[in-house]
Amino acid sequence: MMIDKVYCSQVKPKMEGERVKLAGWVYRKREVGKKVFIVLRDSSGVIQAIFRKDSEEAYKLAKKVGIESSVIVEGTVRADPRAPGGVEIQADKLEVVQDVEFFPITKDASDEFLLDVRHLHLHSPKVGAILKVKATMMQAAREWLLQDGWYEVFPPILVTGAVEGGSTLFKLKYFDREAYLSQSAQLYLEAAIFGLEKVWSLTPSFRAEKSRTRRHLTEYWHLELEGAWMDLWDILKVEEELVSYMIQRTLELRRKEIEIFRKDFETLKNTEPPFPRVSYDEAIDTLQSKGVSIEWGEDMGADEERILTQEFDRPFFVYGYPKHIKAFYMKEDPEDPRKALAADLLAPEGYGEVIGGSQREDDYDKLVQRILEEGMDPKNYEWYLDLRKYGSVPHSGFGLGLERLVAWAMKLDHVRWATLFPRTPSRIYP
RNA sequence: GCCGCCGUAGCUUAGUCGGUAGAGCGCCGGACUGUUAAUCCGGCGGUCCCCCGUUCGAGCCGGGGCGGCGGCGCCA
Repeated sequence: MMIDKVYCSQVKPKMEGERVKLAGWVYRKREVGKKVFIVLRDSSGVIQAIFRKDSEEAYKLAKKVGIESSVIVEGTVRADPRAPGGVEIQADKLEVVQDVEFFPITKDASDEFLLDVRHLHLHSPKVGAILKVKATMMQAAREWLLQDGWYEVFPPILVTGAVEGGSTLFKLKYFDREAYLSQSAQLYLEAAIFGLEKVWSLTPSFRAEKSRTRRHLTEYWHLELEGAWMDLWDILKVEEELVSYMIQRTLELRRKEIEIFRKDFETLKNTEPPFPRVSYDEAIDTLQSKGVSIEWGEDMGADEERILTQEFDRPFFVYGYPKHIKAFYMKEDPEDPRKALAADLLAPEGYGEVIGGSQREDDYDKLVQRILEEGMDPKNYEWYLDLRKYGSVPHSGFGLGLERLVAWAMKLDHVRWATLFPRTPSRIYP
C-alpha cells in the first residue's frame, strides 16, 4: 500500500498553493488558541502542519493526537516566514493511523534509558542521521572497491577456531559438536585470494570479551580486505585510499547529518592520501619525550594511543610493531626479525585504532613455528597451513571496525551509537 | 579479570542532623489569535533496587546480595 505522498523535505515555499499528502509521525505538537501546530516527521526531515478550527474534524483529531503517533496529513502548501523553514502545510485532513497515548522518550532521557528503549529511540532524527552516515559510508566503500577491482565474498560466521589466541570466542552448540561465532573473516578471505586475488567482505564479528570501553562492542561490523601479491606497503595504500574515499564521499553526501554531531570538519577534510606513516620506534620516542614511561617492546595502551593521536590532525599509520605483541599470522620483517610487518590505522582526536592490518606469513615452516610459539596446536590450522603448501603467494590484508570509523567521523562519544541495536557484555535486549 | 561510581514517580532528579517523600518533564483537564522542546492554572502518579540488622522511628546508619554505569586489560 504505497501511499502517494511527498516527503517532508520535498515541500518548498515555491510550491505555495499546491495540494499535498504527507505520511509520518507527530514530532512536536503545540496548541495555541484555536490552532494546533503539528510538526510532522518522516525519514527525510520535518515540516509544520497547521490545523485551524474551520476544518473542524481534522482540528479535533489534531488536538487529541499524541507525540509519535503515525499520521497521514493532507493540505495546502503555504509559504510563511513564521513557520520553521519558511514553509508549512495548511492542513484540512488528518488520518490518525495509530494514536500514541504517551511516548516514553522525553527530553530528559539518560543514555542508559535510551539504550533500554533503543527500539523507540530509532524514531529520533539524530539516530537516523547516524544510520544514514553509516549506510553512506558503506555505499562509498562499495563504490571504491568496485572501481579498484575487489570481489565481494561472503564468508562463514559459524566457525571452528580462533583467529587469534587471545581473543575470546562465543561458543555454541553445533549439533553434537562445538562451534563458535566468527571474530574475523580473515582466514577465509586468505583462502579466497587464491581464486579471486582481491577480495573483501562485510560481516558481523563477535568478541566474547567483557570490554567496558567506548571503543568496544561484542558484536560489530567488520570490513575486511585481503589481496594477493601485496606487501605491507601495498596494503597501506589500499587502506588510505579506501578510508579517504569513504570519508570524503560521505562528507559530500551527508554533510548535514554529520554536522548535527561534529562542528569541526578539519580532520575529515585532511583525510587525503598519503596518511602519515609513523614507525613503532618513532612512536615510542615521541611518547618517551612526552614523559610517558614506556619501553621498546611494550604494547601501547589506550592512554598511550590517545596521547599519540592528539599529535595528529588526520588519520595516521603506526607500523613495525614488535612481533611478540602481534598475531601469529603476521609476517616477520626480514630486515628486523624482532618486528612484524604490521600496521594499525589510528584516527585522530583521541579515537585511536580503526584498522588493524598486516602482511601475512606465507612461509609454511615459519607459520608453524609461530603457531607453536603462541602455544596453539598446528593441527587446528591444517587447512590454513595448506594455503602455504599449494601455491603460496605474498599477501596482505586488514580489518576495519565500521562503527569505529563512524564514531570518529561523527565525533560520537561511544561506538554503540553507531549501530542499530548495540550488543555489549550487559546488553543483548532489545 | 581489575579499579572506581551509582540505584528515589514513566523519564531526569532533590532529599539537611535518622522524625509523615518534593520538583521539573511527560500524561489528563482547563485557559490562550502564529507556536518554534510555547506559556499559564489545576490534577493523576512512589515496592525510595532486594534481604537482614541497629533504632521508639531508616530513602538516610551497618552487613550481604542483585542490577547498571565509567575506565583499564583485550582488540576493530
